[in-house]
Amino acid sequence: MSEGSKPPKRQALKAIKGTHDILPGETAAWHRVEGLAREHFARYGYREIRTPVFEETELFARGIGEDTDVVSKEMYTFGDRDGGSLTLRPEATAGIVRSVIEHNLSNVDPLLRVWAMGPMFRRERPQKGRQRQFHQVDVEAFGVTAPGIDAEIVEMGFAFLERCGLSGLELILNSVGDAEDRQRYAGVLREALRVQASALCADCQRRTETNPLRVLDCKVPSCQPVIEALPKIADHLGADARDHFAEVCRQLTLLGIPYRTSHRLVRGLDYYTRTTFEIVATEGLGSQSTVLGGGRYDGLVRDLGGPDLCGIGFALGVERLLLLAPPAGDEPRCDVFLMPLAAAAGDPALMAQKLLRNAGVRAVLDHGFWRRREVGASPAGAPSDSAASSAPAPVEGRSFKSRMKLADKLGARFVAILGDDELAQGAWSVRDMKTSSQEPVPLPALVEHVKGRL
RNA sequence: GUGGGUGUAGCUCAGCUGGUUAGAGCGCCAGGUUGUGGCCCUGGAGGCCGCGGGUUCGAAUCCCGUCACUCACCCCA
Repeated sequence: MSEGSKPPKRQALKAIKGTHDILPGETAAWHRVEGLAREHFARYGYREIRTPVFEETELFARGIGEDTDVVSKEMYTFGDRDGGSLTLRPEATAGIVRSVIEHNLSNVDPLLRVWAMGPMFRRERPQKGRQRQFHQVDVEAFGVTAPGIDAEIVEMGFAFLERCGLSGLELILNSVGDAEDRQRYAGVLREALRVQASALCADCQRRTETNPLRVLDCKVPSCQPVIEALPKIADHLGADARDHFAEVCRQLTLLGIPYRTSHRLVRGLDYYTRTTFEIVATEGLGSQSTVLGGGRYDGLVRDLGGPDLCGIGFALGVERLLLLAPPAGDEPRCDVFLMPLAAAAGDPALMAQKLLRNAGVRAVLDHGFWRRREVGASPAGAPSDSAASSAPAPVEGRSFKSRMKLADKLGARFVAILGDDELAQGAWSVRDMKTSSQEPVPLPALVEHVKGRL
């Protein structure tokens, strides 16, 4: 044995930083959320739309805003072979709006209401409730200027989270006004901030010039007194926007949805107008407390080259939702575990499996009866002299007892046994794993027997 | 991009101020007589103690570096 002959250790392959596998034991929780979304949004007349995960970079740059953090430093952008610039979507709305314009959907469907679900990509430093690939459920409604649609969307989102089993939620509302209001207020704010620049943190001093609204979001303690004393956007809204917001609030109250308003709720994407909202969890998400956020975007469709079509929507983070949702128990994977014991039982079991599946029964055939040709093929547990023997023993050649354990592990309700005795009798021994009772069932009657009992 | 924390078995973690063959629980495998799961008992497999260097007679343990993960800032779902 030469000392230096160790194989060079390779860097193990692993998922990209900030991405995660959703393992078989976890998918049940996702299915639950997805199923609830489908069902819940359908109640409100929303249909699913699916758009590509990548788009031309320009779409996001124009839609979300060049100066936003998302666009300026968080996008996964890459060159296409023909020289174009593509970007993995960092959020859903831009792509959906592009699709609406491209296919003229608002014309086809005056009540255009859609929802979507899928992965989004942002190159941020991962932490609790924040990943580089994460999933959002997204909802958009187009073409209704009335405040009622704002209330509907907010109520729909809130109710959805409740149906997912979340509690301890807080709904926060604000209005950032129409584009002109926002513009004007930003100017007012900038003036006020410049006067007090020395009292602000470095970030806020920068934001004073780049995006003064963001100062309102600052969490640095020393900035708080200044922020509290700043002029409020509520005092700078146009009459229409003010009335609109008041009506949204009135309807939510009428619907019994608890909320609070915050003049400091400023969303980070440039396209928002009038109503903005956020649902935060009071605990369980670390510092990432926002589960759902959204707002109205009355100028976006036009800005992206479409008709002057208003819109409103929200996005909710599925991973964050799952962090807050009660754990989902794992679902049983099998109704009937077919266990042929003799070689002659293999074919009947194979046929039975097919019939069961055709009848909608989840059937798993145990291959434990299969014998390899080699004599004395090393049974499970025997040490192998191969260095790389970390793979588990194959299921073939396991004991009867061990195979029963497999059936139990699968959560099988019934185990159908076919050995020499059963073959002679022409009947399965069907064990009900729940009651631990066992009875003979004639070969052709298996499907009927289990179907009647599931 | 900037800080803090943590890297030991598939998972969750012990391992005190350096001292023999590195441990537990869970999980996995096998047994507890013939063909019967869960509960219990017994046994077993499985670790370059993240990686590299240094100090030392001796390092999982101390020091430096590096990488990874994680939490937080920024920002957002």
